[in-house]
Amino acid sequence: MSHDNRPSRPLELAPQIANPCQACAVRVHSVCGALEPAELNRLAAITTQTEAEPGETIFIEGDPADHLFVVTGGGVRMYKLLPDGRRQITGFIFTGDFLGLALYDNYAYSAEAMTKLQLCRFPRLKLEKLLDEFPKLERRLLKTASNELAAAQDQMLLLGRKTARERIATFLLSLSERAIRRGERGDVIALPMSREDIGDYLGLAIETVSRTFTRFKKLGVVYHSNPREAKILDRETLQHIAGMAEDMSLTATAAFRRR
Amino acid sequence: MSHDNRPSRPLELAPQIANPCQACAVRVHSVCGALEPAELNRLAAITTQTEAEPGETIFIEGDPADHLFVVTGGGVRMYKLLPDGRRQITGFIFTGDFLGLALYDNYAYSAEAMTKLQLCRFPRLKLEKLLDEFPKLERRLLKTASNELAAAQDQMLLLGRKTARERIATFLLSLSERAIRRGERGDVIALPMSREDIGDYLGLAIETVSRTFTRFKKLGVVYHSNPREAKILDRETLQHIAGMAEDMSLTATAAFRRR
DNA sequence: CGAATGCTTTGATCTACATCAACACTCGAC
DNA sequence: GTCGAGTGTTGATGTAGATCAAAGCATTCG
Repeated sequence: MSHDNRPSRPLELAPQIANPCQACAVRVHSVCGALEPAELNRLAAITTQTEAEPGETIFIEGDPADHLFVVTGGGVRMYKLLPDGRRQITGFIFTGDFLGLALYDNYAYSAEAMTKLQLCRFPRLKLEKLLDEFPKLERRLLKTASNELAAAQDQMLLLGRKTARERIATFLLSLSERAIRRGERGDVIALPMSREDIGDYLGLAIETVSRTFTRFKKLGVVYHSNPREAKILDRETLQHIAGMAEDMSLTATAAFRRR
Repeated sequence: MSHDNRPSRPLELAPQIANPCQACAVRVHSVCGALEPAELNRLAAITTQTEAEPGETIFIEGDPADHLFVVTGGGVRMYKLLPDGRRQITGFIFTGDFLGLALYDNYAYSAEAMTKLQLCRFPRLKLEKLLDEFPKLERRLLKTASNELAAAQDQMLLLGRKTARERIATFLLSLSERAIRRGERGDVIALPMSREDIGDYLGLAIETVSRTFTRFKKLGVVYHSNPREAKILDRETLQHIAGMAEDMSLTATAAFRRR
């Protein structure tokens, strides 16, 4: 919506406006990274850049899934509601992430901006046509879907079997890892979401989230200068608390520990 | 899609043996349904048919993901373990379903046969090559992944926010729907998994599973002739108990009910 | 056939976390 | 500055479901 604030020389600016993907800083981290410069032009041709304000709804569960998105700046929460208002946040989306992956007619969840947001928007039908031409892009999308599926399975393990302490520890570590993958530092973690969001993501009450943070603070594992930031002081202990399900498969003994 | 059942002449029988996919009863329901007869031959060329006994492990989390599978008969449980043995079952796989979808180097979960099992096994690398040739197959796989992702999100809602009664009701309805999609009747449901499996799938203790079943039985909602079978007597009530998250997005009031 | 073994159900008790209830902090408006 | 609204923390109490315990019920096996 706003690729504005154009300064002086309009003639050189035109191609940049025509293909903002070329200059896109998050491209390498995202699905668009699969494409060559020439192909990128084709993608750029179907792209609209938009913005959203904190709290703004991007789409609602059940809406016709007309668009897919790449977040180029900011954070998004995806969620599902029960009829009585109970909410489960199914994931957080940050800069560079793909949003709306569901090649079906309707969105399976809702999405809201948590912060001021920049988005690239692709019409689904046009993107699907482009997939026919660029198998690389489709393969990348399939890998992305695989990734999300693996993350969803981790989250099922968390929600079904982990304690509150384990959930919070896992959550902090996973935010840290994602920050590192985006090229940010991994010890000071921004928490763009509220305590309620965290609770609804981890299947906990907000009071439990708060209390657990306090406990970690007292343990000297994490430090909060303010509620929207966490600094990891003792990653080892945090990993230990988290349960380290990841390494599980590597420990030969694990199979025997069952009951 | 099934233009087979050619009778007598043995000369024509050879290709049938060479290409079991042609005769495969579950093909239409599965990813293989995306392919034309000619293409099917290529798929058949890389397929090995195998079997497994109840309780047998098909692969373990962390193993190199060398093969993908289609279940042609029987049931599978997929699961993840914590170091201390707590288990989360991330999904059940039945006849016609795809297994091992994770285009990555290692399996993200383990898989075990629940019943006597028939499988089609595809080497991952060879299948990936085939995907390059048959975009239809890749698109189908992407849709399958999308589907699984949506199911995973439903399961997160269940694990994070639903009560024990809601979980069991949701579980029964979802088994019923899958049975119908396979062409079986939807009221009498086979439960090839143990109570422990169900508990580990729904994030509940086996005692809670058992008690909740008993409660449903007393309510007249479900009847068990034996523990491995459930007959749905009152689908409406069951849907009501389940929370009907699906219809949620259609009720305009839902958004307001939140707090 | 009875003993053994493995599920499943049922009952009694316990506990992690939810819920209810205040209070504290932050930040923008005036 | 202070008022108020929103967000977060802390404390007291309640409860859904876990855990502990024992008994039913099949199925297998010697």
